[in-house]
Amino acid sequence: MPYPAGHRAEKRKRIIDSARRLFNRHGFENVPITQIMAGAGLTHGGFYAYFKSKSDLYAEVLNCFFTDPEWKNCWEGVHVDLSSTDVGAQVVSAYLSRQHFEDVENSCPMVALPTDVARSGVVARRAFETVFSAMVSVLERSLLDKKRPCRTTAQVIAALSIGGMVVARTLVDRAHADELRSSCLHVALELGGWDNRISAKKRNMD
Amino acid sequence: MPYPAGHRAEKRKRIIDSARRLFNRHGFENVPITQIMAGAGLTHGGFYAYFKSKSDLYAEVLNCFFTDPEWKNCWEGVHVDLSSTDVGAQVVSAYLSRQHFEDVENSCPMVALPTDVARSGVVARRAFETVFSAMVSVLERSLLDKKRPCRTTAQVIAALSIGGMVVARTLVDRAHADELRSSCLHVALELGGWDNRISAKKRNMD
DNA sequence: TGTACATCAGTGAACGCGCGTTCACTGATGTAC
DNA sequence: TGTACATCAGTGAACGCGCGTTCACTGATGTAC
Repeated sequence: MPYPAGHRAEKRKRIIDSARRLFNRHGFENVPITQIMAGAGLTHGGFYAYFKSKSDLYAEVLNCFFTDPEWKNCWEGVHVDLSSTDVGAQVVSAYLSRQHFEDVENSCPMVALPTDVARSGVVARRAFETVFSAMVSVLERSLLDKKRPCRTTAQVIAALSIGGMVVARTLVDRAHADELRSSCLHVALELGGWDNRISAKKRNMD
Repeated sequence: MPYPAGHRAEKRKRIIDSARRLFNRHGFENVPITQIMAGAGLTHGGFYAYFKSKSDLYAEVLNCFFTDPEWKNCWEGVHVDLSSTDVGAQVVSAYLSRQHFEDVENSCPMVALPTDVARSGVVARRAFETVFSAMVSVLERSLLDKKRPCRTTAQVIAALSIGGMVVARTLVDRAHADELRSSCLHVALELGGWDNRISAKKRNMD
């Protein structure tokens, strides 16, 4: 074996990382293989030694990102402690943060690519569905407001976080985008009962 | 003038309609001009007699759809009476309806193309922003629940409606998608105070 | 330690196809007489 | 009413480019001796 073990795996990871960043920025269809490989420090010819075809790479990127235990990839520097009691509040805050808003390359693909995924094959869509479900579960377990069925509330908070970011990223007016993020965050925290203990308790009583 | 007045305008409208349907289904980049023109009953060569370039067509389609007074285009058959007192409830119900979920071709572009628009030029993004603002205004004016600043609540309901549909359309499991739509609709109506008069009154009192 | 070798990661030229765009031409239309 | 004509909507061949994919080859690496 002429090359050290792990050499191949590491290059493969580099290609996937490069693809992820480029897909997040330009969508699935608008990124040439040459560019993906260049981002990994390689030339286009080598691509097919790693992947069967370009469309194979889509699902690979999604699966890789989604199964990666380090969710911190999502929002670099915004660490979420999954064992904390108010994970929900942390997840929502990180999701709707300015950092996540600005860092398109390292964005959560659910925000950067939902319509691309919707148009893709079942494999990509299933990957998306898995993460969405995971996000809902995490939120559901940490809900403080039990006014509604927890699963319902959790689904709404997830959809609101994703939708708020998707819309905010299309707006031209930066202040408008900030206002929208802030509104979504405010109400999401309120829906989860994480806004503050007083209002949470009050709501639980009626 | 060899052709009747309005002939050109009508053909132009046909091209835009064809483009809108195809864009909604496949995104901006994945639709060849040949296909757009075929959808309008023409051949590709004639395109440039109507539009300066393909990218010119994007903004045109968005603007055309968005400025069209007949919002019923959005959800064919789902009529919203803008003069009614509970417009908000009607808009949200129509937006999150099964009909809108299924009819991708005639979908609201805010649901079918938000990430495509986010990657586009300022013209397309401004068109999106205008409609989003319009939607927020309509919702805001018909809010019954004044617990929060109305604009905040209206923004959240809009983001939730769009986000809920965007995510629902990517899910593979149909029942899961239905559940999500239902959750979003339920909470959106609740946030607006349109769920029922009793709970609306109750919430206004505290 | 040094040299020859087998392996395979990576290169870049080449192919074919599809698409955006152009343009010379066709033919349908309303008008003038 | 009928015919010649000017106008211009629409056609389809052609061009050039970019991209996905293939493949013969190069050269870097660890191993055997």
